[in-house]
Parts: sequence; C-alpha cells; structure tokens
Amino acid sequence: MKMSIAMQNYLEIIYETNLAGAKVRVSDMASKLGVSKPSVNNALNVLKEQGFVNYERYGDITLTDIGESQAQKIFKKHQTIKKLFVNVLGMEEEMADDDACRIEHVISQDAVEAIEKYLEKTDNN
Amino acid sequence: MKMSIAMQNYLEIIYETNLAGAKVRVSDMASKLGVSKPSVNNALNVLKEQGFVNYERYGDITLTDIGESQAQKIFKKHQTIKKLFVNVLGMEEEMADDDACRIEHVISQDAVEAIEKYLEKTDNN
DNA sequence: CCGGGTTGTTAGGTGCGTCTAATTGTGCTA
DNA sequence: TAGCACAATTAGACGCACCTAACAACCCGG
Repeated sequence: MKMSIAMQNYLEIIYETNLAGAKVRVSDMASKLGVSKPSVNNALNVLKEQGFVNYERYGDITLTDIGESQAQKIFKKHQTIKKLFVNVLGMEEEMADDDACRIEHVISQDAVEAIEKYLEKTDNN
Repeated sequence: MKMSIAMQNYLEIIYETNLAGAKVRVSDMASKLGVSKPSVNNALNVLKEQGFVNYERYGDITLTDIGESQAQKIFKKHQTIKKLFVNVLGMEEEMADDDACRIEHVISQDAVEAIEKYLEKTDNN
C-alpha cells in the first residue's frame, strides 16, 4: 500500500479534475503538474499496474475504488492542513495551498488528527 | 543554493551531532539515518563538492560556515514546527519530532514565519 | 472521406540516491 | 610492532521519476 509522493500527486490531480467535472487528459495533467506527457503516461501505467486507475491505450482515465479512496484521503489531509494555515495562522490561500500540497505527502495521520481536533476545539472547521 | 532533502538530512545530522558535542563519524551517521555507509560517504563528497562540509579521505567531518548556517536554518524550522505540534496541537514529543523532520524540508519560509508569529501571539515560544 | 493538427505513446537516455560486495586504511592491544 | 577488528572507501549496479525526439492514433473541417 506504499505510494510515492509523485504517484500521490498524479492520483490527486485526477481526483480534483473529477471534482471539477472535467475529463481527465494526459496533456492537462502534464501541464498542471509541470511534467512532460511521457511522464504522465508512465505514471498512469504504474498506477494502473498497482490497481489505482483504469486506463487503456488512448482510453479514458478513471480512478478505481481503491484509487478513489486513496485520493480522497490525500485530499482530506490537504484541506485540513490548509485550514490550519489559513484560519489559524492567517496565511494567504494560495500560499497555504502550495504548502499543504507538499506537506500532505509527508505528514502523519496522527498529526492530521491533532490538527482536526484543534480546529474543532477552536471552531475553525 | 538548492539542496535536496537527502542532503539536508545529512547536513542536519552533522549539526546535531556537533550540538551534542560528539565526533561525527560515517558509521554513526549511517545508522542514525538508516542508510548504508557508502551512501553517507557519497553524500559527504557531494556536500564537500558543494562547499557545505570539510572532508578529506579518512579525515574529520566538519561543517563549513555556509554548511553551518544552512543546517541552522533547517534546525530552526524543525524546532518551530515541533513547538506548534507539541504546545498548540498537543502532540507527543517523539511523534512531533518525526513529523517535523519530514515537514521541515518542504515547508515554505513564509509558513514558518506564520507559525512563529502565532507562537509569539499565544505565548508558546 | 481524407489530411493535418492535436493528443497520446514508445524508445532511449539521464541524474540522484540508494544498495551490496570487495578493498583499503586506522589504531589499539597483546 | 605485528596483527586484528573495525571504520571508511571504492566499484559497480539498481530503481525511480524525469526528460527529448520520434512516432502513432484520433478526430474534425473541408
């Protein structure tokens, strides 16, 4: 169940694109993540291999149930961290997003829960 | 002035060993970081190349002025993050240390400053 | 219904940080 | 002071994530 930071980011962008109601495309992923199309293609094949995405040559890109729940977990971490940064620490939204995007991949579940508890306690959720 | 996370960790462990007043040795670094001795050796040569450490074959390992100030910066970030986690969020010391050790390498300077300001404001420094 | 622009894929290669196995250097002790 | 244990280094290889260049498939306008 171990996933690299890079792979987590690919998964997350698919999830967010779904949330936005847009079609997931290799080119768009590449430009959003700032990598080349072959890198995206390669990542998708790895993620498919690991059972996180459904993907066929030139076909649609979708998340499997497992991929979806993984992505959701990451996304939730992101939101929690961002809330702490914006609501408690008074950071700018954009900056908070950037930091959250990097921290979400390395922070422990325990730490996230500690943040959540604090946000509840201080009515910042 | 860009340094990889791996290299930051090597630098930090040298700094901490200095703080503890102990001699810096390849073997100890390897076991503390959970990597092999050749990995440490290689890292030291890279860091020497980049001007962060003084290091000769079979010689003492010390930080240059630049290396020292870099390490100090990282260490300070670590302390700030840890304080937030322990004093504000109520996390265990050890857990907070582990999280801080990973987050310190990806968090922005702005975010650290926001944390510092918050700690001051709430008398947690 | 076909030709060209866009999108996606393949092939091949690079850098970084890691490893194991083998070798060399150091320094203590008998 | 010779030898031995252990510390450090070298050599060579691997995995991962990335790249560029080239090629293949898709699809839409004429």
